Amino acid sequence: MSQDTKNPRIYSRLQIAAQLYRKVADRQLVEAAGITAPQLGVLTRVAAANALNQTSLARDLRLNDSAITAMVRRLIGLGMLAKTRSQSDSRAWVLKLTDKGQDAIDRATTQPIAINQLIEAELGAEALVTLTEKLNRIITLCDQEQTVEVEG
Amino acid sequence: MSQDTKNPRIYSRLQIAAQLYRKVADRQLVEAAGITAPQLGVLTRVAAANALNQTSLARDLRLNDSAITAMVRRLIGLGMLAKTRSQSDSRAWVLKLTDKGQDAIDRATTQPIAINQLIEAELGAEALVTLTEKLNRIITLCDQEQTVEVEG
DNA sequence: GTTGATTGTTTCACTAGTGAAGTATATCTC
DNA sequence: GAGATATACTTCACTAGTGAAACAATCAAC
Repeated sequence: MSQDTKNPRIYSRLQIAAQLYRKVADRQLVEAAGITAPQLGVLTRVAAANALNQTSLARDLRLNDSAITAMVRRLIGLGMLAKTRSQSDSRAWVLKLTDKGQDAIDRATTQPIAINQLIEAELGAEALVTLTEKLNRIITLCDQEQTVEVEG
Repeated sequence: MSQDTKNPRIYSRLQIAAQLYRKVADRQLVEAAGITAPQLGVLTRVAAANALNQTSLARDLRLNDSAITAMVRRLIGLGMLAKTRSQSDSRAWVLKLTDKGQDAIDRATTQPIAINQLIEAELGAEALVTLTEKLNRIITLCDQEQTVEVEG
């Protein structure tokens, strides 16, 4: 009963909200900075670290190594990112922002992204905090469920 | 400031939670019923309606027409779904479950999907309701933002 | 009853993710 | 220091979504 009604709803609400939010954010970000939201995520992470390799980036963003390979390829294609072999470990790459990449971050942070502001304003600070907490709880539970499966 | 810290966090938390939840749910559903979570969404919608075409399905699931085309093709390939030309409108297809498709739904609803139960139990009924409300608010805001853009 | 707009579907090129398998370099251990 | 193991990354085949452009059938209007 609860299987049929309550829970699929929360799953699908989550998927729909995430998908829609990303769609709108993407559109506004592409307009403002010429990059998508996931791409901005990569660029800001690279900007924050001093000499990041792809594996650490993957861990930070909770993505697959192969997702990073593809993501980095696209960003290099856009001229936003550059990679050079690490001197300490010749398997690894060191990722660096290009000027164009830095520029994209600047534009994305300078110009307000309307949908972010709208959601922040409409939900309010408290609701945002409790929402984030619940999302984190879901993330933790999924992590547990994954490690249980692997061990079992 | 809030642009830099609070809001990207809620966006990315939402994306990570949705992605992870789907990953875990997919794995458990494939195990239990041989289909993924989005596929189950399609099948249950088809099961609930009496004579569904793809455009209505797309609207119901808030997806693109082309996403449905691909989804239906995959489900037909799996032998879960069948489509026949509508008699009233020869552009449209009428989607129907196969026995195998019905079976997949049965297995998915009979066997409890662990991650759904876990999240439901751990968050509690109240939290689930408020979470759903907030997700709905985000969905509404994104919808507004989209129609504003189209009109402006 | 043709003409024009709308609707249902498909195709194409794209982003973004997963997982498994492979390659090359590092690192540990003996 | 040679061999086994671990690590960094890539490739491949896949799911799942977007948006734009095309096509055919339907519907409205005149």
